[in-house]
Amino acid sequence: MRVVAGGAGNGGVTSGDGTGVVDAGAGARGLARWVLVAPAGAGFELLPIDAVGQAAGEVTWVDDLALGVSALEREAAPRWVWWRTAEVYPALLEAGVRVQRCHDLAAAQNLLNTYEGAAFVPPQSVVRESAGRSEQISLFGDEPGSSAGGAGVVGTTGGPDTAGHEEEVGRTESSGGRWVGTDGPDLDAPQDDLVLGSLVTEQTPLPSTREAPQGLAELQRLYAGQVAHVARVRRTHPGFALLVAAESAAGLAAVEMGRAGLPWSVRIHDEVLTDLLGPRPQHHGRPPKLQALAEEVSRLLVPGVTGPGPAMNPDSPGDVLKAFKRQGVLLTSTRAWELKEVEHPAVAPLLRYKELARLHVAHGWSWQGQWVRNGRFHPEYVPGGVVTGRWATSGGGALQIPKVMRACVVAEPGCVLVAADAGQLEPRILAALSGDRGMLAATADADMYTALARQALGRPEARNEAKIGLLAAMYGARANTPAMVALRRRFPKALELLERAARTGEDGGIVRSVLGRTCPPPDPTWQDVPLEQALARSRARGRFTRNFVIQASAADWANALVAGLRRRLSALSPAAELVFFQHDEVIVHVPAALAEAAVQAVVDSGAEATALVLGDRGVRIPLAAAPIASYADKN
DNA sequence: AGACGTTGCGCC
DNA sequence: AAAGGGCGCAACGTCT
Repeated sequence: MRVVAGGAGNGGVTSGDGTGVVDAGAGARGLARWVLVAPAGAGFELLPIDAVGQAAGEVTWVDDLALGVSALEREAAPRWVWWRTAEVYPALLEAGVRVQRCHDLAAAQNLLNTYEGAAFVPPQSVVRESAGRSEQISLFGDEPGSSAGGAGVVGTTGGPDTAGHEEEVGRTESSGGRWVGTDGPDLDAPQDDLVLGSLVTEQTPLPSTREAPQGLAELQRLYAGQVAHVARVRRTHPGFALLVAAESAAGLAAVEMGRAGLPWSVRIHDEVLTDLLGPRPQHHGRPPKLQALAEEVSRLLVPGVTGPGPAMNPDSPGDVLKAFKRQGVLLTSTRAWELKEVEHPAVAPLLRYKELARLHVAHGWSWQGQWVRNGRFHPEYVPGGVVTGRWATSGGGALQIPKVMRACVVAEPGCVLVAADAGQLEPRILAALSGDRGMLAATADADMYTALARQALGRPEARNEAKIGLLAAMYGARANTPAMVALRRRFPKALELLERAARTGEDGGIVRSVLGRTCPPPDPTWQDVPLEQALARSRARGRFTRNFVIQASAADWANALVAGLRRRLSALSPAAELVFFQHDEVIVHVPAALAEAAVQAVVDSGAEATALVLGDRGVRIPLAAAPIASYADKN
């Protein structure tokens, strides 16, 4: 182990004990609440900094980051400031080092850039594209040195009454339930200022996130710029610091979850597959039951042809369309819902074939071989991979596990799964965003749709109409069903928020989530097309912005949930693992003795997320959590 | 042969 | 009954 000072003339480094423990200098010991990490040579430079990014100690160099981080984490548990969690953290976990909190510079910059009107840059695109085309201009330039005062990004010094909510997300147990830095919004005030944005463009070029800034000084400058920038944004969007902190926490949780993996029984998986598809084929090719269905479809659709093998390929939409056409059935596509309209003996086996074929190719034996190791499914999560702030995955399709495969997710011996989801999250978010009193009252109900049906339609049994109507309104359907009309009459503020968001988008404007995540602006040339196309694009953008305010705010809430949950589980036991997250649901894997504590951790985290993100606005977001042996037992 | 776009369906 | 938001993935089909 070799440790050298990174800066001229500074000592403050000791490693003579062979543990690699780095003494960051007397000035920093116990006081370093933020530590900047920068690659340097074959190792890393560490620099204690203060809340606004100024050096608060001496630079040290370590050749083994895990050892250096481990020491300081034990000593001070600082907020680690680094370029990209996905690049740094896996090696730390590999060495057995967990950190409590961090500030992901790349993620923060992405949030700031989109806030200012930049295009969306998926977090993983750097790794994948940096070697290839370089269409992106590097905009990394001078970040304004001017400080708008106050600490923005990670400090507890942001204001006398805020106590830095990001700190609460990252660490503390309290949940204030107040909006950061301001009074809570008046329930009766229009919320447009929160969700309908106008671009207040930065004076200087925005730093690109396509390439990592090189060196400690550049990273330090970037961080200081972000602190100042966030402080400015918080004047109009007080939740923005929480957004940044929750995004960073989500990044830690994502790496931890990918590493931990979702308990996955290969035995049950084989059983399910064999049951549905027949025995695994020796080589590639269709399993027996799939092959039989293919041949049956073929016989029924191409009657003249005999002999071995199907006369048409049911995987080929072209083949299917042609075959139906010869049978006198005209289709515009081979989508399941369109096929269901058709009366023909081949339809039923074809639909069954499509269903099973999908399971085989997407979650079959080859999927198992690629993604399941030692009884755990290890996907790669990408927080913020979706423009709305939802997580994406870059492999394994963890967010699209078919329901029939949930039986494969079982607790390991002596353990249980604690599975929880926020039922009807999006309509509850709508109620909170709009401040619609009637809709807020409906969130008190465990089944919100029944409450809506009772209030708007006068018939609780019209639950499904109310549900479809509200979902359609949130997704942008143009059909004005009677249920939608009734909902608009009974919950005018809620529906009005959606319609305003849609109009803003149609006009080329931008909208934001409750915490300030901002949708990208349209391409500047988006309307330079024939009128009819321009109209279609305008409507499409209206649907997008209409949905964005809901989906992105729900993602804000979910990230706060994950942030709080990983903190609580970490305090509970190293054996309490967050093993799955999907938009509005989580699964925790714990020793059975900790089941109740884990349930409590989930419930508390949900309550905290609601308080932090949505404030004290009378919205209820129930989070049903229960210990189960198998994911199939959920609900 | 490989890149790319389309189709269709899994999840929320 | 059949229209609306966000994704990832694999196979097909076409282009290069």
